[in-house]
Parts: sequence; C-alpha cells; structure tokens
Amino acid sequence: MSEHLHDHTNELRKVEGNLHTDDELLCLGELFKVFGERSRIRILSALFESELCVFAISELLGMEQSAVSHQLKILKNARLVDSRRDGKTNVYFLADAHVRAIIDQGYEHIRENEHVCPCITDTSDLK
Amino acid sequence: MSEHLHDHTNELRKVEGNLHTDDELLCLGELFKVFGERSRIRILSALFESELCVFAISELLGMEQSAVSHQLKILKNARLVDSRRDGKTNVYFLADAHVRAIIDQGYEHIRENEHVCPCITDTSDLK
DNA sequence: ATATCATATGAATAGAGATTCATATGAAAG
DNA sequence: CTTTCATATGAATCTCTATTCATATGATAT
Repeated sequence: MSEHLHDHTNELRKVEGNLHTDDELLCLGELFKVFGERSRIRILSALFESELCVFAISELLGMEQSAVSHQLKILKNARLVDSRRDGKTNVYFLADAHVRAIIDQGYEHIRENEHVCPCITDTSDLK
Repeated sequence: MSEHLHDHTNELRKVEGNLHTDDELLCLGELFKVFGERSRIRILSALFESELCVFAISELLGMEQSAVSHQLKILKNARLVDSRRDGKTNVYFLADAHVRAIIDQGYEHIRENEHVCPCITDTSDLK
C-alpha cells in the first residue's frame, strides 16, 4: 500500500489512537480561523479597549458599516463578542476572558519570536 | 464628516490612543490564520502526539505529500513547527510550548461553549 | 557518478470567504 | 403610524489561498 520504504509504523502507532476527533479539530480550526482575519482581529483589538457601537467601529477602522456588521456576526456566532441595545445603537463588547487569554498567548508567541512575524517572513529567510 | 448622529466621540477617544499598531495586528492575525485552517490544525494535532516525517503525516491524514509539504512550510515560517534530518527523511515536531498553550486555550473556550462550535452554528440558532 | 528515495517547490486551478452594493429590518421619536 | 436613524442581510463580485500536478532538489547508497 505504501510507496514509502522508510519504516514509520512505530511513529504512526503512537499517534493513531490519540488523535482528536475530526469534529473537535474542525471546531478548533474554526475558532482560530475567526481570529485569523485582519478585519476581525482589528475589531477585536478595538473592543479590547472599550465597548463600541457598529458605526464607531466602522469609523475607527475605516471599514464600511456593512462589512463591520458581517464580521461582527461571525464574531458573535463564535461567542467571541456579544452585544446589547443602547437606545438606537447596538453596542458590542468582548464576550469573556478567554478571548483576552487567547490573544495574549498569541502576542506572547510573537514577542518571543521577534522579527519573525509570518506576515513579513518569506522563504528566503529560512535555511 | 460623520453621517451618524449618535455621539460616540467619548468611546472613540478612549480607544484611539490605545490601539495596537497595524504591524502588530497584522502579525497576530497572521499567526491565528496559520492555526485556523483544517489541514494545518490536523497536522499540528498529529505532531502534538509525536514527531513525524512528511510521509507519515500524509498517510495518517490522507493528504497528498505535496499538500503536506506546502502546509509544513507555512507552519515552519510561523515558527509553530521545526524539523530535523533523520537519514533520508525530514522529521517535524512542534516548535515550543506556546503552540500547546494556544491550542489548549482554544479547547478551553470550546469546552465552555459546548455545542456552540462555530462550525455547526448558523444564524438560525442565534437570537 | 548515478540511481533512488524523500521531500520541496512553482505554476495553475478551484474553492472559500471578505467586501461591496442595494435593500430590508427594527427601534424610537414626532 | 409614519419617518428617520442604526444596523442587518442577501446576492454578486472579487480576492485570497489550499490543493493538485509536474518537476526540481537533496541526501544516501551502490
């Protein structure tokens, strides 16, 4: 079956039983995907400082109101933000401490790998 | 300038000075983007259990060798995995404890929001 | 040196998803 | 109850990127 001659059966045996289910991984991947988009991380970053209404976010970030709403919906579905009515406006805020913890972990990784940010790293730098 | 009548200048003033720079946010977004993709999170999950060579990963996950290599390169650029030579094969492994910490945080968020995984949540469930 | 095995890479394609535009909804004020 | 303000939503477009296919590279063994 395998066209590969090197014997890796032991490696595989160790791993096969312990893999997370596809459902769990799909879930986890989806969660990180929500974080991993420029507009959404900018929105989260703004909400990190203060709760904000939709229009305030769109002005602050220079995004169209519609785009902001679409992304807020995704963030809300992922339980990363929540909202409440305040008169005519909808005010959005970070959902809970996890969001902050995850973002903090991310920054820590970046800090300890200074100047190797994926966004400015290309192949030529590596090996 | 604003076509929006509700006064949100105070909200904005609080936030504007404290925003992370675009560079930082781009960096952070890129980091999470790397996690937020099905193939990559599956690879990370496998490496969570044991170091593995490229072919072992591709067999384990049912992916083409080429696709695995492409994704491993992205993971390596982001400093999430590293590799070493072992005879003819290249063995990949998780780069450091941050990777595990970030993934653990993710799982914790999912656990505390059981059955509201983004991947199985759609609009009709909300509100 | 040559052949072979394992992996990496480039270019093309295909698929997912963010933005835009137009419009709908929904609350509040008059 | 009509109008207006603030936001949400649907459909279309456009962008980005993961995969595939073909091939290159690089190490090892003969």
